[in-house]
Amino acid sequence: MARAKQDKQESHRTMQVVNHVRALIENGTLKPGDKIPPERDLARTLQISRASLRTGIGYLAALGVMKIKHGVGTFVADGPPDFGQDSLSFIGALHGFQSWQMFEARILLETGLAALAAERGKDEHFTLLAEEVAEIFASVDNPTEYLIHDVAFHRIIAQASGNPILAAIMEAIVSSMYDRRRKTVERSIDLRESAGMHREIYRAIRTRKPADARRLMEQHLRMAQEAQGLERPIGKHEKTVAPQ
Amino acid sequence: MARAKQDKQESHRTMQVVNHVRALIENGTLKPGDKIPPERDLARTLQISRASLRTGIGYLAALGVMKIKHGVGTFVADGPPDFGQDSLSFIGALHGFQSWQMFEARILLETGLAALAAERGKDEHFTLLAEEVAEIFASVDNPTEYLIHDVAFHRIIAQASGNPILAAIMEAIVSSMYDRRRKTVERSIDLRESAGMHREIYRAIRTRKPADARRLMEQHLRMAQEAQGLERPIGKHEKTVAPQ
DNA sequence: TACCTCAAGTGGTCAGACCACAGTATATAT
DNA sequence: ATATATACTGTGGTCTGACCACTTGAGGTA
Repeated sequence: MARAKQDKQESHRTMQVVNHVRALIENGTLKPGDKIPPERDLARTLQISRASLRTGIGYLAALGVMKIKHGVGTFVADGPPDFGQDSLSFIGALHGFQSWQMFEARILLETGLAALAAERGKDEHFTLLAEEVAEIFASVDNPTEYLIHDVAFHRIIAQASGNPILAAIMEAIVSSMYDRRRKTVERSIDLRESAGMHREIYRAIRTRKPADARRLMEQHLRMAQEAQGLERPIGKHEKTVAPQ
Repeated sequence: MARAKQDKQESHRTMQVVNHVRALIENGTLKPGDKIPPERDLARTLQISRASLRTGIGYLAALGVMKIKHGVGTFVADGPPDFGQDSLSFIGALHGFQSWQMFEARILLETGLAALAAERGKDEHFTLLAEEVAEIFASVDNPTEYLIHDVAFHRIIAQASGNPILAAIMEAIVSSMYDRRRKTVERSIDLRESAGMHREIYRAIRTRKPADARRLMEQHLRMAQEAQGLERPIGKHEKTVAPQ
């Protein structure tokens, strides 16, 4: 039974720091945006060397829990939940995740997100969505600009779903696909048609029709997928998701 | 437009190490399970101090890319993809993720996974699934044992889906819910009924009926959700997912 | 008032010593 | 000869204390 046992300690001191911070976060002492004490002070407080402390802080930074600013200080991450920038693309490269698999994951998540948004979205979300749709239509001749609003549109839907976990996961997947996507959009096809689909999705959400929202989102994404040639190969392999 | 700019460098040296390793992984020099050179050697190779090297290694370890074994060496992670152990539960605590949201994410993922498994599962998966179903039935009087096979069952379905990204995400979510779950199963209800549902799900997958598999899985999970009292509150708040 | 300089605060890096753990070789006892 | 105890080697873990690099803001200067 493979993962029965747990790796309890990633080396004593490091985990001591991690657990310390975790405790402070869980009991509410430390909240997003807060600044933690200077390394020298905190090290003295925890009775460990500054070097060890830094290892622990680095660990937390990698997880996206802490944000370090040279010459300024170290802070608890604020803003939207964030699995350390490229963690997904990193382990993706490691395990040979393939592009069509990424896209499949994205479709599964976003269709669900769209349905949830249709059920729970608030007026504020509808407003933002409408604005982005307008911007999208206004950018059909400017691929770079278009992509910005496209991303924003999907992000707002994730927000409107009321489920930050799913939103964060989607964010991670999308950002790990960003490089490739940008290229595609630049040599893109049919931004007008794509813009129309965004509007339809918006309408389905606004009128609270989860099933429609789901279906339209799936249709939209599958079309995008084809545009990038990332359909699932029938029985053979495909090149890995590796960037560049 | 919030996250326009990227934090390019998490301090020069650290990223130097991370990028070095990343390059080695992406060009195939380093593969899962491989051992990397001793810290002292590698530090000399990269022309940086051992302390800085260790910061980088620690970063990679946090991401789940490297596994460090005191007194033995440092290795590239093998086995199933793994977002550093508690990364999700950590940022969950930070952003106040709630249990029903976790469960909702799990349901969305696992229903999709079940459908995919029904479409693509191979005989080997069916065999393993059948074995676990048998074990599940054999454990209806032993909650602890039951949980083990329950987890295994769901994990095999994830495997059978053919999408390692989705499988890894599910794994992360489930493991971040583990503590709470174990308690529930121990004071549990109706393991026999639950066992029956597993069998039904298995049959739907085996006979390649994605829609049925999806529906049964959803039914199964919603029931488990209710058993834990984790339904989405109508309009109010609910206590955070904080452990203990 | 506008700009410049510089000092304080904070994270980043370095060097080298020593500690702790795991595995293996070797010595010793039976 | 076998088995147990011991020492050695390799590798990660920690410590100390000094110095470097970035940001900010106070205070001086034009």
